[in-house]
Amino acid sequence: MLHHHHSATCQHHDEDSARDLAATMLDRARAAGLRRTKALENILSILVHSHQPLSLADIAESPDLTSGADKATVYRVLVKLEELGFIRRLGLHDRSAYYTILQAGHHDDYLICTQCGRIQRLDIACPVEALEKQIEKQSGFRKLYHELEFYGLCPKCA
Amino acid sequence: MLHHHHSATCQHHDEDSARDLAATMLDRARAAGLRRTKALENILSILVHSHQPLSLADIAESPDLTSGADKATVYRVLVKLEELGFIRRLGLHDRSAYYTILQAGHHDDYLICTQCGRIQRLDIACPVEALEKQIEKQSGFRKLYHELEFYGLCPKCA
DNA sequence: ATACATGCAAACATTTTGCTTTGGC
DNA sequence: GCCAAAGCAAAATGTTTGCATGTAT
Repeated sequence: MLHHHHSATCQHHDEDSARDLAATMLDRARAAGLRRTKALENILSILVHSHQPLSLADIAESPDLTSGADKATVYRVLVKLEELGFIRRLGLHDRSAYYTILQAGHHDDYLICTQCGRIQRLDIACPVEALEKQIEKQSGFRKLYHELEFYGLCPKCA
Repeated sequence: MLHHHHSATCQHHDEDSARDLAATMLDRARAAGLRRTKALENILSILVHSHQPLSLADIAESPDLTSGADKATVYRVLVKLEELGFIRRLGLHDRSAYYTILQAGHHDDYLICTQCGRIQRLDIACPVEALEKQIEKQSGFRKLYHELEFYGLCPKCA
């Protein structure tokens, strides 16, 4: 139920499909009017490959940001990607915002240590989907989505 | 299922029980070593009476903060109350942190407009409790709790 | 050639801390 | 009187914007 790292072979498949996804999103981004820049490529790749939400700083300081793009640039790219609905911004307890790639029909929930801030992706069947539909109907809100995080003391910190 | 404002009579009961709760918490705070100051009294009362999470600014600028306590003071009181487990800090999408009173056996989820930031409390049976126990067991994390928010465009903004 | 993207630096918003004074016990 | 709490102001943190320059199209 918790997320485990995959075997070598499986990681290989992951890597392939991640590369594909990054390429697809780059195409979609271009179709939406963005230019094909090194920063955009890097940022998409970083987000697609990450197994957890990343902050602006995480991305701006990632060794995979090979273009060495400035924080402001990363910020502006993230804003655009969010506007296009390619990524989602999460509000965790940290002062900074976190971002994840958005894939149709896919949704992740997280387990976060209140002490050290460690973020762990949960491999669970999210029990909220049905409820979400119901709330959408009854509230009059549109384009509903949800954010579910579990907080607690991780084994190391406890 | 969404939260509706109560009738006048019912509000009266709410008011009574809120007052009781605030008094109880003040006692507990004193027992925990805090001094009985006007700021502490005000802040507890404000939080207990609020039907939604409040930011530091919300509290510091509330007319019910009759002592006119400084922001730094409010901040330090909130930190203490959180340490004591009387309140919980929420990370919403806003840049600021939000606080809610914590009551044993009680838990609220929220519906938030991505456009105007309006926060609405949901009157739902949260479907996550069972899952939480399960995750606690399997992850080795302690003192687990969760935060569930629904985001979307509210009727006014849509 | 044009408009979008970038880098750098400055402006912002919010939280957090230091230090002196006030006030609860 | 003692130590926690408050006030004020400054530091810290993270986000956002302005503007001159570079670059994808």
